[in-house]
Amino acid sequence: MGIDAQLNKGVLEGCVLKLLEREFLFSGEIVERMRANGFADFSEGTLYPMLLRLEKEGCFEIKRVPSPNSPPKKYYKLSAAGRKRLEIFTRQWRALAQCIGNLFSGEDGNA
Amino acid sequence: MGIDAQLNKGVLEGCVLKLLEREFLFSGEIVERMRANGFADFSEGTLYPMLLRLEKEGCFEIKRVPSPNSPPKKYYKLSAAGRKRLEIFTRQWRALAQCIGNLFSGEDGNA
DNA sequence: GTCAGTTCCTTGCATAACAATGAACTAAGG
DNA sequence: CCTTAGTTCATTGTTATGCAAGGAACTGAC
Repeated sequence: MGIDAQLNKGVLEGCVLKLLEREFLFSGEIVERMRANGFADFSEGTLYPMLLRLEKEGCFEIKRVPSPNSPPKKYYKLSAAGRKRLEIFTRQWRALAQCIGNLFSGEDGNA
Repeated sequence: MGIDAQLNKGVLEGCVLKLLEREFLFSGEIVERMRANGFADFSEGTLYPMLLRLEKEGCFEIKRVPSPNSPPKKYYKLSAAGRKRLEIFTRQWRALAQCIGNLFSGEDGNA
């Protein structure tokens, strides 16, 4: 099996999933949290397609809340499917981090 | 600045650069080492475009060695530019790993 | 009804990962 | 000399993420 190569690209998705594990958040809050956590350039152009993709796969519980100065805000939180996906990401990330850790600290990749 | 988003895709490249830091290796050996290090599905279809890309950017010192049963083997090892690129990757990887580490262990991303 | 502010969404481009395929070089056998 | 087999090198095309840019929709103020 090895590392799912898709993981190489899916890091941002994994982090967003993590943010929505226990809390309802809407887009503005997600962007804010991501930036505060070191993903300084994280943008809505990345977020919205991601949210729609995950929504289509049933990863969210969604709540629409009227807003005083805008269209209703769309709040997201993980569903059971979403938690499963987060779990898979977490496993994959640990595996990847270990592979790279091995390669970079010590034996230079010799078997 | 934050994390270079390109890093999300460039993990395999970083690992290949690491393998070639101090040693001349040709394609077959690179694939073998990558697989032995946990990237079990690593393939030549990924490797060759990567090597050509990096070669164009001057990241390699290259040695061609005749082979008894094939076209001459092409051995790669990092040039000064290659080592610089590896260094950048290493920094970026550490930053990314720390961001994710923060997010996943403990405070759930609250600021 | 128009305007400003905020939120939501779509479109299009760049690039890495990867499968699939083919070209090039050598040695061996007919 | 031609073909075949084995190995290495390279190209093409598809898919998916990241992201910039731009647009649509809803609300309150004037």
